[in-house]
Amino acid sequence: MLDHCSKPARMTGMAPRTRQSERRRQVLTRERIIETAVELLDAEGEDALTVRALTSRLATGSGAIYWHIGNMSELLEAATDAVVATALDAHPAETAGTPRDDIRAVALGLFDAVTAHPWLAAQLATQFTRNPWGPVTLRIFERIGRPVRALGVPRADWFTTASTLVHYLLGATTQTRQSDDTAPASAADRAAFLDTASSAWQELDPDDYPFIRAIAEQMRDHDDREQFLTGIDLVLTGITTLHPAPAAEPGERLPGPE
Amino acid sequence: MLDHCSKPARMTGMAPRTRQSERRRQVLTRERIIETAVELLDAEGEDALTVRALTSRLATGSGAIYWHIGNMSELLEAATDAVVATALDAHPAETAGTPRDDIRAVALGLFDAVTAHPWLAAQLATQFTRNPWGPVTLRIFERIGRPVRALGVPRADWFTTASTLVHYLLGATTQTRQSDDTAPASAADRAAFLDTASSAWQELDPDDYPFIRAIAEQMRDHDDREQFLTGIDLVLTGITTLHPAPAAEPGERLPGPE
DNA sequence: TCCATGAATGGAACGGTACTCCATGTTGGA
DNA sequence: TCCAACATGGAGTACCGTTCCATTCATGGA
Repeated sequence: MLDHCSKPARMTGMAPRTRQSERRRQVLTRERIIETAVELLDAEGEDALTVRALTSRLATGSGAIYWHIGNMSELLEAATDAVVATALDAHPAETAGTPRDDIRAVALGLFDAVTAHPWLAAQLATQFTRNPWGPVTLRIFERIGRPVRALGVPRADWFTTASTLVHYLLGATTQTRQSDDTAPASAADRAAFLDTASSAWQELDPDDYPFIRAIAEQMRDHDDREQFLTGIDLVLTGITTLHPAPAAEPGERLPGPE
Repeated sequence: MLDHCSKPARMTGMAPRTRQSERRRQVLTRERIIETAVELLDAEGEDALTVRALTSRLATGSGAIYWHIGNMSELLEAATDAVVATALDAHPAETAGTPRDDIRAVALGLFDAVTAHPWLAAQLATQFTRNPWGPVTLRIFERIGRPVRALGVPRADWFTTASTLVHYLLGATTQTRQSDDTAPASAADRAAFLDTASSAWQELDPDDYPFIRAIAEQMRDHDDREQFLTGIDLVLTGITTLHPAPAAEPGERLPGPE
């Protein structure tokens, strides 16, 4: 069975466009569709991304869209990947900081992207479960893996250690609360939401939910971003405790690049 | 605005059924609908859960269904909650083990549930992002919180510490790979999948993905469940390092219950 | 005993979705 | 100049969640 694209849809990520320059102003490209999809998602939320909305914005028909993108899931994956790539590139590769700083930078980049694009959290979660080793995961994994290596983790533990970090990262970013699918979530909204939730928690059954009741107060005035970083530090502490920094390993190269 | 149920749909979780015994054999109840939904999801996958499929299995009409459940999302949330509740109850509350063992038990309970119900991973992820403090999250949080407390973590850090664990937990369980939406994912399938992925990784661009290429081999023969536990241990190590077990704190009660 | 009431039901109909199919337009190379 | 392949726009299909409503049925009051 050939599971390669039997349809002329472009291979994901590759641009087969040899050199046919522009055959016309305003050609419909895969890139332009993805770009429009992101705009639509940002402006009007997840439910607004429909084929009809795209045809309208791009002044074309559904056939033209499908000639470029295969199906809706693929478009969503591409949009997610594009936004994640931008977020990760915001903090370049190795910016002279310590590995810890580097990991924190990646984490905050993702966190801020989720905040800036309310639809991203749900999409990250979906991509991650539906296609655990798709381009999005791979990108994040690679970006997290390098500082993990630089941290001095022994080679045999690279995969497991990086996985743990990525799992925490995605778990934490995908829970980051957006007041609504469209709307930048004002501080007031957030405070009101936390207040309501906290109060509701304090009225839970003490037998069923003693712990939740006990932390209701802490939850009311916690800061998502701060807590996110604390979690990262906790995981990093676990890593450096299990794998103390090698002062100078005899057989192994130093933790620098390569 | 009254956002209470203006429709006669039952309050979530509550059973208002006073004592009208059975008015007929085979009444249609919210519970029976949820149960059927889980069966449908288990047997035929996520896409098979449609109102029409439900009406067919339950030999009824869509109106009857909607009289009980409000809408499709609510049904999915209820189904998820039901399965998670069962999974968490499998390993009872405090079974005399150490807090670490208790946390591991909860984690494995979730892990196994995701394996047994291929649709669960995606639903957990969705519930978690769409409704971060819904019943599902609350349940897991409570169940994780108690051993965290027993671990000797200072009260001020309960919320943050439990959050970190839950975030890792959900990140890890939601990535757990299912070969397909329906099918228990045989060991052979899994091996083949890992093999394919590992090979694909080794052919990535060395400039773009050096780390991924370096761990491709480890990924080929890793064990999801084992790695999952290793991650838990890593986080637990972070917790106990940051909060060393209190031999005997003066002002604070001992870490036992309450 | 009978009936009026309202909870509960089954199904037709509505508006929307992703996606397919195809007749047509456009373009670069021979 | 012509043609084959690329590219397009829109009509049509099948299915979805949800609403609406006429009908059934158990039950409490007369």
